[in-house]
Amino acid sequence: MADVCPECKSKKVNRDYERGELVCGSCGLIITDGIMDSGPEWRAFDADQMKSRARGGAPISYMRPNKGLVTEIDQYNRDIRGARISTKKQAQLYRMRKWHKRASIASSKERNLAIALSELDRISSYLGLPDSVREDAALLYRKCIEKGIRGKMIEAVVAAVVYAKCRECGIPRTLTEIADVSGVKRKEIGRTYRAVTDELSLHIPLANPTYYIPRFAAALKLSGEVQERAIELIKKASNKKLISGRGPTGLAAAAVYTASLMLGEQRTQKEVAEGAGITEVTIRNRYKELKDELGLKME
DNA sequence: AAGACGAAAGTGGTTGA
DNA sequence: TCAACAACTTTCGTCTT
Repeated sequence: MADVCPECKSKKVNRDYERGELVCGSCGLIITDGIMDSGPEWRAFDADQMKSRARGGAPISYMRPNKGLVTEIDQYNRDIRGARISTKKQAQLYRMRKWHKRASIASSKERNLAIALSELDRISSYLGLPDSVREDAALLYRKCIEKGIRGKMIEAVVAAVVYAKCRECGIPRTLTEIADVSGVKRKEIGRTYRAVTDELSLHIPLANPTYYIPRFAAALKLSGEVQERAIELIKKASNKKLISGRGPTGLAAAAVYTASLMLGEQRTQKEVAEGAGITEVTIRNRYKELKDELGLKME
């Protein structure tokens, strides 16, 4: 991808995946080249066509594997009246059991995967994730299955692998956002994420606060200069060891807030907090730290 | 009246014994 | 496994613009 702003030739182009936009970090121009449209690739000209072409399908909960209805061949070699059955028949039953089991295991795995992949599709299109991430997440999901992540809902594992891949690829998505679109509790995703990373011994770097800045700034309709300034602030703060232990979103939000003040594009703490999905108080605390530690003076 | 600020108490998660 | 702990949130009162 040619990440050069056509307007000012700056190479500081930030990607905003949620909106599918490239935003120039220097002049704030929104570059529309190479945008991904997450909408359907077909068109519908009337309601009938819409109906026949839409492939969204029913909510995932209707697609549970077998809905608990299963066929089993029991282990007792008795007929319906309780009488023993012949050795020949017993051998036949043994073979039937064996194959029946194999068949149902194979198909249950397939069903599981089918559900997981459709859920993955759903989540990633809600989050506007690029195909590459989606593919990677699918691969990771398969690995999880092979490793036998147990006792977790499919949806939770899917959400966890999506979160993991987002972090790995530097695409900022918070746990809360993923929880909102997946219908799995944030806590549960966190737990599952941990289980997954432990089990597969993945080492995923901490989210970098600067990744969030373009999104937060765009949500508040702030210029490219503010973004630039915010990123600068984060960099300075990281030199001062202000980063460790703090939530990356809080820092990013505080940096955006501070930058908006410095450049006279003021936003209220409440607005920034809402855009970033955290509270004003946290912004205040981070803002105070930034101000104190960096010795900033506002005009 | 709205926003900024800060204190205090509560919550969920991490860590170390 | 449990308690201590840090980060964050919620709530609320006060100050500033």
